[in-house]
Amino acid sequence: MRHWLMKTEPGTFGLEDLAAAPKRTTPWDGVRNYQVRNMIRDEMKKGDLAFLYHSSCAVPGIVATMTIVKPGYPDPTAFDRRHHHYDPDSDPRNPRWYMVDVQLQKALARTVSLEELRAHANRELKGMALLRPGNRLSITPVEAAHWKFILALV
DNA sequence: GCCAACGTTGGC
DNA sequence: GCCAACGTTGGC
Repeated sequence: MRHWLMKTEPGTFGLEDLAAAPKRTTPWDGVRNYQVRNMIRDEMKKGDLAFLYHSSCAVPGIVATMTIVKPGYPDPTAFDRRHHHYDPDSDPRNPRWYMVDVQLQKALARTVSLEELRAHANRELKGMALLRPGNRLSITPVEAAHWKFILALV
């Protein structure tokens, strides 16, 4: 089983929205980056766990854990002409973009802020992809030891 | 295949 | 709103 970190802007879709969704589950659509697409399509498995991370907000950080409940499958929003994430070059017979379904597992008792994570960047969280300079990937892998350490902070 | 221009991300 | 860091695009 692997661990991941998935970014979202709470102003668009955040923890509150996921908590209110049917079965506390949502398709993670709209990924339009090839590196992230490859992780979704090839590496994320049912039963994997992921941190829910809020970005572009007052206190960016980890707010919850989620379970991957459905592994990679084609993202239908790429084929929807009226959709914000429509991609005219994605052929339904050979889909370019993929998504997974995630289910809220547990909201953390508090936000583990980016600032707090950074405070451990040179020790316990050394090498964490999220903390690498210039990282902009919306989904990154998390080492098991890092996962465990972060949960123990709360 | 190079690389400049452009778009996006996301912290601040 | 600024801007650094990247990814993508497209002319050549």
